[in-house]
Amino acid sequence: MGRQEQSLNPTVATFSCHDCMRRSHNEWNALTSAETAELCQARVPLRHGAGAMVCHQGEPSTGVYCVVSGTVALRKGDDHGHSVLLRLVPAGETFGYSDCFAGQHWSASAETMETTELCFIPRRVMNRLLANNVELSRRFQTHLVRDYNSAKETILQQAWLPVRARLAHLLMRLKDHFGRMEKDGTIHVTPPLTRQDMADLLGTRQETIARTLHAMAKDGVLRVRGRTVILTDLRVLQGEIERDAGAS
Amino acid sequence: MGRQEQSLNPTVATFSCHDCMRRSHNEWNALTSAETAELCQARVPLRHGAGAMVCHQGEPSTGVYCVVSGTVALRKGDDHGHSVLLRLVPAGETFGYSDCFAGQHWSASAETMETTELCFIPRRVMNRLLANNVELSRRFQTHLVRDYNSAKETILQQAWLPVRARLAHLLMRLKDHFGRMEKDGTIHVTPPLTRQDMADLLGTRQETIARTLHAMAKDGVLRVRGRTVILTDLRVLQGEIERDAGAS
DNA sequence: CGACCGTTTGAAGGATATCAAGGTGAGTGG
DNA sequence: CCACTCACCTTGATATCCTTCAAACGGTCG
Repeated sequence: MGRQEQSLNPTVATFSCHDCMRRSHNEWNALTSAETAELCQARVPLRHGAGAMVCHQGEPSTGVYCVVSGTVALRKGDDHGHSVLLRLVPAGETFGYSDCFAGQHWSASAETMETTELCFIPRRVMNRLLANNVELSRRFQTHLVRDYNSAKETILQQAWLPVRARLAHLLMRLKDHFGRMEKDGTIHVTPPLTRQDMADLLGTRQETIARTLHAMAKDGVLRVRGRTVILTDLRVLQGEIERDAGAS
Repeated sequence: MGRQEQSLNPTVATFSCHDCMRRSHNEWNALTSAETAELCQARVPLRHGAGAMVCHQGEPSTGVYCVVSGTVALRKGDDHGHSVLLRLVPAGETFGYSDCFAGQHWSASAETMETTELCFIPRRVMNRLLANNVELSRRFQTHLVRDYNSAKETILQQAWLPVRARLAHLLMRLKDHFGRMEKDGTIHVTPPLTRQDMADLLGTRQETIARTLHAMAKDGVLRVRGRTVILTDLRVLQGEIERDAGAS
């Protein structure tokens, strides 16, 4: 369903939670040193190639995952082979807490978009840490609310914005994680996404993504070079978002 | 933006939390008798006419609301006058906890769809109750996860289902709260929704709702009588949802 | 009655999907 | 080293769903 389903067994990797550079920027830095040790001891470090399934929608949720490096996509499907990408999980972020909290099954599948290292934290450990550390609990709850609000925003956009504006919006977000400022001031955005992936993110088709991208290029909004999108002027891109907004 | 903006000041109503029939079926029955007394003393009971604004998107969230009778709709808008109905809140349900948890502004507006009684519970009280009652906290968290999953489901449906199937889906849910089984076995569904409201729920236009509804009537899926939709056979309606599913 | 809100219906146009074909580039095996 | 394959990308032609604009209808409440 994703790309060339690289179903290699994951390699067990070795990296420590104490040293994890990501930790200082995410929920886990609410942990005390002792708690970090407990986490480090209980978590299962993993390494996947690109296009690997980390967990499957519908199967019982047994814990959360923390992305150490690489990118994971959360994909939700229906009974008929259709699916959408709900969001990308960049390095440093944790996913799966909502399904873990509710103690239910995975509401989406997780697949790696590139070579990815991540840690699995079993529910039992998660619950113990949450029970003993109110701050950790509060942070994950906040993150959950943010995810929810973001989903609501998506619903609003899908209802009112045409593909072109949604794509502009997507590029605006992608540049933060996958953009690199060049010497000439342009921003080269190279996300690990196929046209199909972008289509799945925006609720449209791959052909439409290709067409829209090239239409925007013809209008001077950006340049396309293979999987890389070159942004020359963010204000012009922002204008694409505003443009389609004739009040009703 | 809703209906004829009935901006009457809300009347302060008088009903007790102890006697509230709704309480036994929602989160609040996790409270002890003493806690219920505290809630009852601190909450602000309100009564609104139809089409009244309970709270406004963007303004600071100062607490949660519990719907005692009637129906509330949560509407999210953008800067350009567009808006969608995210969900309906039927009697017995509480809303606003996600914004309250995060301590932020209202991510959506709430408007009454009919004459509605509700209670306002200030954040301060909410926080105290949550801090002292883990079960209450757990229940609201579960509810939040359910709302989030429901939003994700909506995104999937908007991406893949045509209006007709989404409408069938909506009717399927509406019948649970607003349907009445008649002697002849048919189900009369009369939700407090205009065509525009339904359109806002499905991310489409009112004309499309009217047309689709009548098209379904012509196909014998249902009957339309003003604002009432008469369902004769739920399996046929279910079939409408399945129909549009040619796997990709 | 007459104004108003909501609903219905028609006609036309547009955005996007669908179907189909060809192109490109990287990896693979002869 | 080249041909082959496979995934991904592009592009064109056409179809369709839905929107938009416009007009008329119906109930309801002053």
